[in-house]
Amino acid sequence: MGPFTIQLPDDEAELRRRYEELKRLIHYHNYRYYVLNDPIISDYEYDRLMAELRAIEEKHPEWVTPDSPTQRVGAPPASEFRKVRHPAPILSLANVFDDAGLDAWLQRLARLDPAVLETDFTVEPKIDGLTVVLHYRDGVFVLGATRGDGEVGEDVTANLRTVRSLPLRIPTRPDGPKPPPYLVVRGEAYMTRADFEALNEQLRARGERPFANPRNAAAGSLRQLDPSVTAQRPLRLLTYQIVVYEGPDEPRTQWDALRYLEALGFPVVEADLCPDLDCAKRAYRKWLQRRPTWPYDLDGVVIKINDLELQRRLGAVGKDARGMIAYKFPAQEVTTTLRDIKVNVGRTGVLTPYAVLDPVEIGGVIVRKATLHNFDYIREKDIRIGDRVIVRRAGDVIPYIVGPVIAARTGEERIYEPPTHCPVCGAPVEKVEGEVALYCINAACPAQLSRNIEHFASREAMDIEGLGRKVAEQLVAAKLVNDVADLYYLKPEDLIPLEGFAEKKAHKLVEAIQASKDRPLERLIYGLGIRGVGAVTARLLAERYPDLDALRHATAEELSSIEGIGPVTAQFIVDWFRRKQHQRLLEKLRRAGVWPRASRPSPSAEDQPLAGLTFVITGTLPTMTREEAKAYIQRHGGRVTNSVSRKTDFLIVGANPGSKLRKAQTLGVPTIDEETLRRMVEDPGFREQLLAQRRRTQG
DNA sequence: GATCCTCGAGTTCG
DNA sequence: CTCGAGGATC
Repeated sequence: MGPFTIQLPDDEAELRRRYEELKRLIHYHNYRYYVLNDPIISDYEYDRLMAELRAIEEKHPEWVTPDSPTQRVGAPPASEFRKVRHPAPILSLANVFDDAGLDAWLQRLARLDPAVLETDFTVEPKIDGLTVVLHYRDGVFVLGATRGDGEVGEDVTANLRTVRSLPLRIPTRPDGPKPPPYLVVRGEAYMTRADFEALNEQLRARGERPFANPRNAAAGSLRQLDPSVTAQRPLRLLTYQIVVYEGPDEPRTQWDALRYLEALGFPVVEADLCPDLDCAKRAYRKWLQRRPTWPYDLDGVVIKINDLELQRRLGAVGKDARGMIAYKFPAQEVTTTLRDIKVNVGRTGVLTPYAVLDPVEIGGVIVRKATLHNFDYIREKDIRIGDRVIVRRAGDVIPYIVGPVIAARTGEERIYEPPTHCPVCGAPVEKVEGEVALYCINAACPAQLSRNIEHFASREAMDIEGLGRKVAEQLVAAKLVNDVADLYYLKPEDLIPLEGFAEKKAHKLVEAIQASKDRPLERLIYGLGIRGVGAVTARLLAERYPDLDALRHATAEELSSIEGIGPVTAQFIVDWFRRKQHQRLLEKLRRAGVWPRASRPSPSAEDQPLAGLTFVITGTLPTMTREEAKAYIQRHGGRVTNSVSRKTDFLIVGANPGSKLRKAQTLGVPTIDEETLRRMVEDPGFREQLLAQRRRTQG
């Protein structure tokens, strides 16, 4: 059995002793791994211990008890869940949505019992999962239930057993206190966003229906009739309340209760202890700030009267406990009505549908539009005009439509048909074989043209100040420009008839356009908007070809010999230059004096301080913008890319770093700050030292 | 042929 | 920021 050779002692008593020891050890290592995230043995050693335990249990099945680590999966599928009456009501919470509501709560309580003005508070994150109630007799997990209606829940013991961070026997830590004979703990079962995404990925791959959000996924997983299915689901647990404590030395405050649960080896929510409500409000804002990057969904914080006796005295209104309150975050997911589906035309002619919504507030901003990605997406999700739809905006993420609320259908909804003609120019629409996107085939489509001009003028390209989307659309609508070269022939008097343009603004724009004539070649190439050619590829081309004429005559074979350019991109480039329309465009640019020639890279590039090094930037740097930092690194011979990989040499970290920091840490990519970057450039000795250190740690 | 890496393109609100 | 696809590498 298994990849391990197991030697068991012959002596019966010795074997029994070893068996108990193994159970204890494995529970402890589970706790280190799943609760503390700090394992002290390797997975291999862990598997070995498990194998040894199984070997003993095979020999002595009569020794096996439900708290054995092997029993996390094992119970047969149930046909339905048994009902369980909770030993005490599992109360819900009243909500407040702002500081004023919170103050009002305390004032109400103060009238009932002035003692609340003397007490302190705990502030705990409110996890968006589902409540579970866990029963322990003499330290052994015997029963787990869902909340149900607060009086009666469902017995999901077998499923909860499969949750790795749930202690099957307490104390889990060797130095933990002895638990009372009977203990009931309240907690939250939940799923992290990353685990949820991975699970949905699996479900989709198997052709099963994915879950709408992590909470539904957690609930669906816990209510599986077959525990072996639950065992495959990445459920987690955090506890935050003692419901019943029968025994001596009962904790008297919420804070002590949390510390006690922690000592027993439960995963416990991270709480703050606050002397007053001002502190609680600060804690609320701390969690609000953490929320976007927190690994799992939070819907607010729970503020509790710390003194448990006082909490008990305050009692409940209906099903809401008086002595605690939920201070809710602005919702991240709401339902609204989808009024219409409209279509955008991109610079490359791609048609992208978006939803026009009844405006709703999500996460503190009003959302009116949401992208629908592509036409397949609308069909797959069966989104219809007039549907109630769930809109989600998590963190700083762009809002998107999760799906329709089928139950709210009235029959009035209309099925959406993808356009057969471009909504802007009316030209027929084309679907490229093997691609999802629909394209407008008209190269002269005004929407494509104005997006093209916008791109040409953008900061990364020709950097023309005052020429954004709106002005680009105006110029196209007034037929003042038919391609980007026409910009350079504009005179102030052409602009004055346009809405919003007077003498001064017209002059300024013309000046800004003229000033862009001497931008380097790579920016011009990028600005042309050749399919497949972004900033990086444009730079490669500008290094290889001295001007647009040379590039124009390049063959596909020649282009694809450049490192970083393959046959596909090479063909895109050749095709672009082959078009009559683009040849005329080039001629006009040349006549207007927009004809940069590549500045040959200095031959000493090899000796530059950052030669051969790749950097990634995350967060806000103290004295440089991201663009400046990028230019600074490139000026000194280094490369800057967007995503962290093993090939990244250094991650430059500023304030409020994003997910790249975590990626760098898992990959072992060294992180430095702006100051260190400057020293690397300015102080060769320091640089050598740093690089030598990096080589050593890479092993 | 498979896998990893990098680049391009599109996206929302204030 | 994220996804998809092109390109490089083994």
